[in-house]
Formats: sequence, C-alpha cells, structure tokens
Amino acid sequence: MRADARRNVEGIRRAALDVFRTGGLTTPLDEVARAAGVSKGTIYHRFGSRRGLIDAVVNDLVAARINAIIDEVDALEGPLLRFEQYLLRTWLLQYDEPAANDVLMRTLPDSEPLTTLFERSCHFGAQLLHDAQAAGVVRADITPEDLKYLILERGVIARACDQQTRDDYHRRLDFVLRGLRATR
Amino acid sequence: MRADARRNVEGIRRAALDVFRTGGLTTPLDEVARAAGVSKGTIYHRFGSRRGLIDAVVNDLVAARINAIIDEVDALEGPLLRFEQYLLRTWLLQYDEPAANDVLMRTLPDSEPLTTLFERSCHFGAQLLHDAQAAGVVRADITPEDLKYLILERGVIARACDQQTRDDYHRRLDFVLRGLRATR
DNA sequence: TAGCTTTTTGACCATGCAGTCAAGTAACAC
DNA sequence: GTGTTACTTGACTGCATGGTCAAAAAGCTA
Repeated sequence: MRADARRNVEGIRRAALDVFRTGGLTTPLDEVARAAGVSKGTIYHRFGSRRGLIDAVVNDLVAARINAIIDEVDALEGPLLRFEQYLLRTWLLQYDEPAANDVLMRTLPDSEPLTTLFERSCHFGAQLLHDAQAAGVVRADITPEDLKYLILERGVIARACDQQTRDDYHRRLDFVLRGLRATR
Repeated sequence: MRADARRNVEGIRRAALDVFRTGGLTTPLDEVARAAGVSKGTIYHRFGSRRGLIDAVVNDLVAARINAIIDEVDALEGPLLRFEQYLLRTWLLQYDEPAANDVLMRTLPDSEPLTTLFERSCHFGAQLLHDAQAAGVVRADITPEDLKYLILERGVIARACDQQTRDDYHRRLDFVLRGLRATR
C-alpha cells in the first residue's frame, strides 16, 4: 500500500468518525469525502461501500458507549433500578449519539459488528427485564420483544423530534418508565 | 369551466381521497395522477400545488374522524376515562389513517383547514388533561405541551414502525397510558 | 364544420442521493 | 530521471421526487 493511500484511509476514517458522530450513520458519503479532503470515489475504492466504511469505524464510534452502559448498569444493585437505568441510559444515548441510535434501531445494512452490538444490548436488557419481573417490580405482561420496541420507538422519536431539548426529552422518559412498573 | 375540466377535478379529488387514505398526505402526486387517469400537470393546473389538493380533500378525508373522537369522548363520564380515551382513540387513529396522522403531526405546509383541525384536537385534549389533573387522577407534572408531544411521538412511531401489528401497537399503548396516571 | 379558447400533456428542469469508471495524477523503484 | 503501477478524481448513470411550461388536443360556439 502506497503512502498516500495509507494517509487517505486514516483521513477518511477520522472524517467518518467526526461526521457520523454528529449526523448518524446515514449521512451522505459526500460529506465524509469533503471532510476528509478526498473525492467520494476514493472512499468507495478504499472501503468498498458505505457498509465497509461503517464497519471500519463502528467500534470506535459506538461500541464503547453501548458497552459502557451495560457495564455501568451491571454494577448497580436492585432489579428495578437496574432495569430502569438500562432503559434510561440507552434512551439518552439514542438522543446524544445518532450513530448509536442507528445501531440500536438497525437502520443499516446488517453487518457483523453492528449485529453483535445490538444483540448484546438486547440480551442484557432481556435479562434485566426477567429479573425485574421475577421480583415483581415490573409489569409481568411486558415481553423482551416489547423492550426492543421501546428502544426502537425512542430511536424514531429522537431522530424525528429533534427540536425538543434534551431536558424535555429526558423529563418525558420518566412518563414511560412509570408505565412499565408493576401496579401494587 | 369546461365539461372535461369539471370531470377531471372530480376524478382527481376522488383519486386523492383514495390514494391519500392509504398512503398519507405525502404520497407523490404522480400516484394520484395515475389513479385519476390524468397527467401530473393537470393536478397542478387545477389545484395549484400539493397543498391546494390537500385542502380540497382534507375535510372528507380526516376532519370527520378527528371530530368524531372529540364528540364520542365528550359523551363519556369520568375525568380519567375521558382523558385516556381521548389519547387512546387518537393514537389508534394515527395507526389506522396515515392522513389523519399527517394532520396531527403537522407534517405538511400549514393550511387553514389543517390548522383548525389540529388546534381543535389539542385544545380539547388540554381541557381533558386539566380536568383529570384537577381530579388528581393524572400526574400533575404533565403539560399540554407534553400532550402534543405524546401524540407527535406516536405519529412518528406509527409511521416508522409499520411492521408491528395493530394488536401489538394497541397493547403497547397501555404501557404509556399507565405512565401518565397519578401515583396514589 | 371552422375556428377560438380552454385544458391537458409529458418532456423538461432542479435537487439530492448511491454508486461506478475511464482517464488523469502521483508515488516509488531502479 | 524515467517508466511502471497504484491511486485518485469528478463527471457520469440511475433513481426518486417536486414542480413548470410550450405545444398538442379537445371542447364549445356560431
């Protein structure tokens, strides 16, 4: 690989991280190209497709954030707190990071790293749901499928209703959480 | 107005009702033209713009549905029931009728009939919210603005997550309603 | 039916995006 | 320095959409 090629690959990666961070994984590749100071053709030549580029940056871009939520929540005590914090933090991540949202919503062509991330998050959530239901603190009629939808829904909302402030978004999340608790 | 023109206006109106009914008010006008058996140009010539066409059909298309909800709910007794039925029926309408959803989400260029409809629904909802809060059956920290968002959110969801069955959609609405009730 | 006027047509422009490829450019080895 | 080969470019195709307009067609009237 020639020196200029290596330089460009790095530049494109960096530009993609930057552009995808703020605009999500569906941002036009022309923008990435412009940010990297190369032509669109170079991106396709180097990464094959949008998916190839995403695969090359998704780890640095979102894996850490999603995995951090799992780790942090796993360190908490109490089934209700764990369940609610998982949802709350995931929902906030969806607002803060459009790219993470794209992963959680599966907006994109399936690729191995994306699927792995998504599955890990879902599996963890399902476990928390199960524990919380066993403890009787969360409604028993909620299914893991519902949980996926609660996250998918929030993703659609975070993307479409971007005029609401983070504080409003956050405040309204509490309404939803309340609806999931078991009625005593 | 010439006979063929009158015939076409009627045909376009009918086609628009049909096409908008299933596809919402943002369906490409080419589809309406095809359904009416005329060219796209004729629609623009007769109705000026997409908005003109919408104005010409919105009453037959959605006004009745939205007004019906208001009337039906207004005939019910009990602040919680009234509030929850208003939301529930509105949310279901958003699933069933993409065109009504477009009105409730204000997806479209503002036009007088659309705004009137929207305002009427919002105003009615705000009144129900106020009554329910005064009766202590709904959380006191919900604002009329939140109510608008709850409807806007559901609209985004109904449009984006169209692979879920009506039953699933309906079942999940209950989660949200529960979250709005006052905790006793 | 001839001729005037209204109406319709569909090709056309513009926009925004994905993705491709022939041709030009630049690195590198000798 | 020069020739080879890797690399990059940007104009191109293709697709979907909104919207326009000169020319063709059709209705109406006398």
